[in-house]
Amino acid sequence: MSVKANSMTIGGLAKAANVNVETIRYYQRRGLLSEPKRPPGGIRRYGFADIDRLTFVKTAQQLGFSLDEISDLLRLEDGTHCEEASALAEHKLKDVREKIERLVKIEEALSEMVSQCHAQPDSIACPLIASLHEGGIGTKGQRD
Amino acid sequence: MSVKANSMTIGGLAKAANVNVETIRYYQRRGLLSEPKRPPGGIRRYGFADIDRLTFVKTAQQLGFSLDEISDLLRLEDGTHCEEASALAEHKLKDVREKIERLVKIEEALSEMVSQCHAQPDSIACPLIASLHEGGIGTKGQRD
DNA sequence: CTTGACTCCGTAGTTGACTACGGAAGTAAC
DNA sequence: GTTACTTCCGTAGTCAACTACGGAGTCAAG
Ligand SMILES: [Zn+2]
Ligand SMILES: [Zn+2]
Ligand SMILES: [Zn+2]
Ligand SMILES: [Zn+2]
Repeated sequence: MSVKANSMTIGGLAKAANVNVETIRYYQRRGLLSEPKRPPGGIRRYGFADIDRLTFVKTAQQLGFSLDEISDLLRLEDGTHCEEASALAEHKLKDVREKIERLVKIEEALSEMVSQCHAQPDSIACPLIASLHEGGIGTKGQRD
Repeated sequence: MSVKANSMTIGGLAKAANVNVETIRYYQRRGLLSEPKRPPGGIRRYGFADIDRLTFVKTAQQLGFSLDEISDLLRLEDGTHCEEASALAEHKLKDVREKIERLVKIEEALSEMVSQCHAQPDSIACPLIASLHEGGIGTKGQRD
């Protein structure tokens, strides 16, 4: 630890981690980030560990974890819960793969629609619009 | 049109279209579905056109259109605005393709993480957790 | 003609992840 | 030492797409 560790104000941390100040405070309220003690009549200071924590949260979020799930991951952070962590990640992976499948179906439907539309620019009814009345996109009740 | 056209109550329509009654009323408020006239001191009745409309909305929704965008599509429904409709759909298609790309990156990262985790079940620190501290999932500021 | 389910209607609550506001106190630049 | 930004803190607002609630009126079965 260098002499200048924990030297950032909340604003500096926000810039360093590329998030909004309010987001940091929100995470603190949610328990995703701890609040450093405030020196008597002073201001809180933050350090690299806080950037790292914010990176963790944001990365996991980009991987599709909700803040609640990220709380779970953080509780597993001690490294002794490899199995639970990997179970969580595997479940997420399954979700992501399902999402991709659904989106690929949508992509096919949309590109089909667009090309049909362009194929008959002189028809009275737009086949793109028409196809929305049929409702055959993948599974009907998609629950997770 | 058969004799029994427009014979459903809102509850029947809800069942027929597989949506919640409140959702129907919500769509009516949003202008996505019209409210049939109410016979003096009576109850509204719905017909096949309403199921079709609900199907349209739900299908478009599954294709990733927001309710606002669906309003747009509905205004183009007369069939004379093929170009606008297809522009909308093409934009959506672009969005969907971007979403897929992002998810595929996530999928790769997650499956890499999971397999690393399983590869070293006896290590002290879980590599899955560790990799969340690095933050290298695709593009940082992902805007649409 | 009385139940019990359903409809109508406006309004209010939910969820998730923020984002904004307002006023007081701390801090930095000049 | 004045000015102008920040921080702090609690509370409240935002967004999308519902979902729920409460009380009054309506309809169908028995
Ligand atoms: Zn454990
Ligand atoms: Zn067309
Ligand atoms: Zn036009
Ligand atoms: Zn592991």
